[in-house]
Amino acid sequence: MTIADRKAREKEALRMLILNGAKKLFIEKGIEQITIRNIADEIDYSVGTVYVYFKDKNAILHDLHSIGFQELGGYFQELFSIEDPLDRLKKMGITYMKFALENQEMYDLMFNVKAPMESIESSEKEDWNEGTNAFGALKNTVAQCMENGHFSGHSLEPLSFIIWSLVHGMCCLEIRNRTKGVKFDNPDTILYDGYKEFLKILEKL
Amino acid sequence: MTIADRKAREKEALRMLILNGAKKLFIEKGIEQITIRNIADEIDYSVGTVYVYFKDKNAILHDLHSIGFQELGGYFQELFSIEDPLDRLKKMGITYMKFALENQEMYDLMFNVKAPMESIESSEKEDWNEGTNAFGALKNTVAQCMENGHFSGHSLEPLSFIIWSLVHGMCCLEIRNRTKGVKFDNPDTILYDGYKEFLKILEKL
DNA sequence: TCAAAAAAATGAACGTTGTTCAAAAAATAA
DNA sequence: TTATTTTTTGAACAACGTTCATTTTTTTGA
Repeated sequence: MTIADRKAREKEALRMLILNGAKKLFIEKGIEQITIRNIADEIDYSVGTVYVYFKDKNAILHDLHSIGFQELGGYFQELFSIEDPLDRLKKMGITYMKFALENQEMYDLMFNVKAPMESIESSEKEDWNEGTNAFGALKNTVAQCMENGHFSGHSLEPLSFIIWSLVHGMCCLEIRNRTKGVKFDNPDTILYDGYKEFLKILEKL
Repeated sequence: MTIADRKAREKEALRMLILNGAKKLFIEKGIEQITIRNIADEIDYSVGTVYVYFKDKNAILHDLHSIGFQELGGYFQELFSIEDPLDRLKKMGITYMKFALENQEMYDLMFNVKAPMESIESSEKEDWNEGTNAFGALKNTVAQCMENGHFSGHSLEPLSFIIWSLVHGMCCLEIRNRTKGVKFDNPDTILYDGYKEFLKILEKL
């Protein structure tokens, strides 16, 4: 019994060792440069061992993507103390963008890269719970805003969705190098200026 | 002289043959499945020949991405006849989304995939002219709206940017499988419902 | 304590990939 | 025709994800 317990702990430890090694390489060199051999080298195990613990590369990327959502949850902690839902909503966008820009590779993996979704499809897993929960947090805050009399004439879910889309779209264009190429008047602050414009619109709703 | 001319024409023809072959495979099987050997097989040439005409795979993807922008321009043709700029702006979003959803792989290549941007960086090319021009078309229409008295209190470029971001964000989430996973009330019409919500907001500005 | 059984870790091997480049084939020039 | 230039070729290379028979390590039972 205790041996089985220890074994289970060791398995879990090695599993995390692989994931942490993967994450380190991932952040240092980017998702494109990640290889199973690199990960194995990083943690001084053979490639075969990695495949004992993970079905394939997609499975590793899916678990890293889940870790990303935990980290996003950490960023969101500071929002809980904000009583007024509209204030919280405004701050939520800032926090979301902050996370995206400070953890570009992670954000990309969570919301852009196809691999984690393919891992969900090919397993017996239900839906994309990480995404559903994160969107739920946004939706709750928007719902509270509506209870307070804001956004009258609008529908909860579509409104929440386009708010998500707007912020995601900005992060996405930035991370995938579509803002650096376009000749903006103020290329360095276009995300910030854009979000300010969004806040102005929120005030009118 | 005439021989040199014919040779130049033949070179251009083979170049287009490669690009068209690439595009066919691209649309049929998706960007992930595209390989140089596949392209070469498709057009009955050897891999070596492909590398005579294109520096590397990124160069092929970049040229395909440019073709995508030409095709987007085709979709935008129908907008020119719309006199009222606000009507045109509203329709522009629909047209943009239509293009994105009917040409998902192409849209992905144009606005998400990193390869075409890497090709721009590694060449002596200036900026991302395709993107700058497309954004310019949006900006012009928004500017005309403002001339007609809409969007008072807002700034042209940030406002245009968040409109682009909003629509791009929706397309992006859809194409990268982030809408199918989330438990929406109406999963099948969330993009449509979202855009309707956006139009309601536009009316208030 | 020690042989047998079970579990864990290994790395060579397979089929792909993008890319290169000496050699072969074809077209042009003299 | 023969020499020269241009075009095309495909074998070869290093690196990739993945598999699995073999080896190493750990646990078991007397």
